[in-house]
Amino acid sequence: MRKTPLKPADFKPQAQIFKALGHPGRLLIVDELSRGERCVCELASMVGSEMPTVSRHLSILRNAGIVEDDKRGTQVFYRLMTPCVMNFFQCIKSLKGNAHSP
Amino acid sequence: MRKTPLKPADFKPQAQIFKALGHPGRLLIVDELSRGERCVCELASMVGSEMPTVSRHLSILRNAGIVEDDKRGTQVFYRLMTPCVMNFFQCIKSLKGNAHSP
DNA sequence: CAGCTTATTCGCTAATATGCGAAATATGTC
DNA sequence: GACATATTTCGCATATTAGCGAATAAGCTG
Repeated sequence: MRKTPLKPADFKPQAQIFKALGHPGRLLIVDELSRGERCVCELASMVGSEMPTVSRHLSILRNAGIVEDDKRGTQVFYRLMTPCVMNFFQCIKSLKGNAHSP
Repeated sequence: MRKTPLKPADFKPQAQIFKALGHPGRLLIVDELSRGERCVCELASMVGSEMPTVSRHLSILRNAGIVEDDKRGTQVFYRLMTPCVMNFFQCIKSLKGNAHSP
C-alpha cells in the first residue's frame, strides 16, 4: 500500500549500511565479531592496519548501527549487533563466482 | 576447518557486492527489479538521473553478479539475479532506526 | 604526578566514486 | 543509405573515501 513512488533518497539509510559493509577490512572485522566481542587492538592486528585506521572503520560500522562499543578500562570492546548480516554472507556465496572485475 | 587466518583480501569479492549495493539509486533499481525485469529507460526515469548514469549503475550491479541483462531489439532489459538480496532488506529494517549520520 | 597503554580525532595526500554531456554503438524504420 | 531510438563508452569536474602519522584524550600503575 504505497502511495507515492519511491525515490533514491528513500534508500539512503539502507545504502549507508551496505556502504559500511562494502570494504574488505570492515567485512573481516564483522566476520571476526560474529565469533565474539573483540577490542580495537585485537582487530587492528588482524586487519593489518594502523589503529587509527581501524578505529575509523569501527566508527563507520557503529554509525551504521552494525556494531556497538563497550568501554572497559583502557580498552574498548566491539560486538556485532546484527547476526542477520552473517546470513547475507551465505546469500552472497551463491553469486560470488559470478563477480567480475570492474 | 580453516588453516590460515583470514586476511582482508579474502573478503574482496563480498565487499564488491556490498559496495555495489551501497548507493541509494542502485538500491532503488534493485528494489524495482525485484518486481520484474525493466529496461534501462524505465529505470532511468524512475531514478531521475540521465541514462548514461543509470547505465553505469547497472554495469556496476552486473559486474557484482547482482543483475543480468538481456538485449531485445534496441532495448536492454535487466533482471535481479539474487532474490536473497531482498531478504537482507528485512534484516536492515531492524536496525535502520539506529543508523546515525556520519 | 610521571609514564605507559589504549583508543580516538585531526590534517593531509592519494585513490576511488559519482554524474553529466558528448561521442560512439547497435538496432530498427522508411 | 539516411534517420530515429536505446544504450553504452569516454572525458572531465567534483565529491567522497582510505590510510597514515601526529596530536589528543582517557585510564591504569607505580
